[in-house]
Amino acid sequence: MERREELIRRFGLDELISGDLVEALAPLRRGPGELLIRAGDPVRSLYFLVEGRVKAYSTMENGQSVLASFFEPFDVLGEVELFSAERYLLSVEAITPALCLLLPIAAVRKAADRNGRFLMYLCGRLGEKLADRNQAESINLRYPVENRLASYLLASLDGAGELLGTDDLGELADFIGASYRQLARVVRRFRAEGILEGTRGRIRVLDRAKLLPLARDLYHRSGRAGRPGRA
Amino acid sequence: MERREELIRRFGLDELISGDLVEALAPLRRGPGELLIRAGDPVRSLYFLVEGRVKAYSTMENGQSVLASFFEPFDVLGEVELFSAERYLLSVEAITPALCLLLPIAAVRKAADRNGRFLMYLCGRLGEKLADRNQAESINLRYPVENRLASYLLASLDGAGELLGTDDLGELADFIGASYRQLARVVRRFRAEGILEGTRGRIRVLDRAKLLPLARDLYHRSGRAGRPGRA
DNA sequence: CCCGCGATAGGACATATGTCCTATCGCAAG
DNA sequence: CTTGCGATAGGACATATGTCCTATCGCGGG
Repeated sequence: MERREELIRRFGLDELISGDLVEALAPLRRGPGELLIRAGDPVRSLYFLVEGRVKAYSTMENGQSVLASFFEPFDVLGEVELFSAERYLLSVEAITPALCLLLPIAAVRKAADRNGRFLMYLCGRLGEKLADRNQAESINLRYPVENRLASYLLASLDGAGELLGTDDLGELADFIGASYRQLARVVRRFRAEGILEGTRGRIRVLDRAKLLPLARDLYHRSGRAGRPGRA
Repeated sequence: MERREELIRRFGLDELISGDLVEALAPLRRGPGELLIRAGDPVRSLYFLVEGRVKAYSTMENGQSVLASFFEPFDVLGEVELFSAERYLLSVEAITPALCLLLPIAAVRKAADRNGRFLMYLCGRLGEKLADRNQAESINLRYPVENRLASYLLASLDGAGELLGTDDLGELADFIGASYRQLARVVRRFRAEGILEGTRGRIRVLDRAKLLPLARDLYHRSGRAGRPGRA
């Protein structure tokens, strides 16, 4: 179990933020299914995600949950609302055991003029997320489910063939904005064509190459946010 | 025709950015249909939109244009790519005669530590835009065209009943991600029901109240960006 | 082993939607 | 006034999609 200081050094936070902000960093752990951020709570902190995978989502007026994004380390959470809202707009829930380092916004405001580099980093990360959102939306609004699924799969595969996001059909349908039924039809076809493996349940990619012609304007994973302290 | 200095004072730019950055501001005018930013060009400047209305769009691999947003003063353009990309990702085109004040990114980087307030403002604006995007997408992905149209109309109406975005059916279909044909069906119905006026061509809202029950989780206009210099 | 129950998939049907084509409108030029 | 042409709308048809229900699977407990 890594200590706070080691995490700070590993992710270069000591080079990204001024010393007083480093002092203000506080760890927060959550288990799978537990909330890190609850939509509606007052905006108090910025979260640096240093361990685990999490998902961000909102809830619509009809109670339906709307998955916005999946994140893994190193990334920032709660930065959307940091200087633009009084309450968090999205909830963030741990998928796997998660560890964050929390930075109080009051401290950020006070030390703004000593943290130009950090604020530029935040702007950059927000810009990347906005660009990703634009890109994903342009696909999801214009292409049928098979293309959306193919794009999502290609964008989400890590080196080991695991999916960064979700491999659960229900969640995936929610994420790409389709019904479970329609997604199931496409998945069935992909399985029959040897693109996905198995016959039932969670998704696993079998033949990545067959996805390429189906994917349109690939989702860009703007890479992991990288080691912010090492520009 | 307002002078540069008057515009700077009017929008409080002198209170938002340090004096050296104020000195670096350069005006840029464009007529309707002319590009302010071309996707693919190197990221050189941040644009403050102080006059006119503009639209931002990308082009997909199939050549189709994808409208991302409409903007009016006071707002910033090109901030998405500012610290996250080398080339502009979206083109920005004037809808009406437009005037911007340009701020070179090199100057911003150099003066970052004297401009904490400005960088926080940028983060805030990016956060608002990202939140808007999330919101709009959650609707457009889950509701049929009639709800999308109603939401768009409500979010885009200004005090005088004009639409901030577009009143052109073709552009609107593109923006909400539907075919012209399907949009035309819905528009025809809205006209028959007295929600929209006229029988043909550009859209004009007749009965705002009838739109309310059709709109779902209204698009949030995060307000105009406001007068950044006056916090 | 058997049973029950939740998770998952597939059937049946209706409708929203897009493609492609034809019809109509409105404006400008002769 | 008439004609031509681009802009706009509507018809016909196919299909992608969602809703709702039934069937099947797999796991855990008795």
